[in-house]
Amino acid sequence: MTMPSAVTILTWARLVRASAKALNTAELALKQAGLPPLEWYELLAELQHKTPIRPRDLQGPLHAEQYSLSRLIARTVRAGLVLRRPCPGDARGHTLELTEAGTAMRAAMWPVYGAAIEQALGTRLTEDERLTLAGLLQRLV
Amino acid sequence: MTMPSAVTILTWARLVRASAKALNTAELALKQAGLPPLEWYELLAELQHKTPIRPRDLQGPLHAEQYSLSRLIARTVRAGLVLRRPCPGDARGHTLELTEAGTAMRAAMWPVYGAAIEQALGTRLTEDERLTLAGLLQRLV
DNA sequence: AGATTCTCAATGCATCTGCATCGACCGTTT
DNA sequence: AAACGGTCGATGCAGATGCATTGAGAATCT
Repeated sequence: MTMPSAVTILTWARLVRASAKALNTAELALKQAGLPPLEWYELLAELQHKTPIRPRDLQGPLHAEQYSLSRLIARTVRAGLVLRRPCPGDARGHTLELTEAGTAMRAAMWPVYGAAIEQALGTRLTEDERLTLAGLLQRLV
Repeated sequence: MTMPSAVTILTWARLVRASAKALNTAELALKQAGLPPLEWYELLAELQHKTPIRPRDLQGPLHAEQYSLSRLIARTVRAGLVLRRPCPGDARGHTLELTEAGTAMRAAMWPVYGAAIEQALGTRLTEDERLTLAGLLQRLV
């Protein structure tokens, strides 16, 4: 395996830095607004438009490990945002859905999250540049 | 604050995904080679070319919190890779330097880390594209 | 000098994470 | 039906993290 060029290393460093900074901005904004962390939002959002859904079907979309997801769900259930129901036809599992409070929480989080995204990306690049960036990034996945 | 456009949101998602995948690849490669995690490499590398150095002067370059860095250093010291010495002229602090084993560990990690970088970026984009990407990412920092 | 304020680095505590494993249940095979 | 391997989701444990605070020492002020 040939070792990376200087440009490749520079790009690597910037990729790591940029995404860390972007994520940090968003997490901080949520925290300062007294709201739960980003991963809660992703879960609530997923539950919102595919509902009811089983935990194992969330692993892919949320890119989360099984145990990680299990505990994330437990936290949101404890917070009253998510409801666990027995799963019809499979007594091992259960299905998840949002509570009223869960829907409200997602709604409350979006303005803060969205503003952070806008601040991180929207105000720093033109629409064309974002399109170019998105195209290049996709090639990395 | 205006909410992000669809392209902005897409770009955000891809940025987060791409960097998570890239970092994951590297961490996994190191783990599978029986080597310490990425952050150890960053510390060892920093120590290699600015030495001796004090912990607080590493916070910036490593983008680490004070307590986080303090514990990272403690781990590498325990592993015999880093040496703490009393700091001349400031009895509160100490200076850090690499041990022989530390230098060797950095050397052992680079091929694995470098290969992961090359695999994540080098084989997926042309040099021109990497340059474009690096340019766009810099604007986010 | 003495008092006050600031900086450096470590740490107690609660929470979170990764790994391995568990118990429960499903589906298939014989 | 009994046995077996596979899947679902939770959890014990060890280690890592974030937050707030500490103790020691430096710097500044009066």
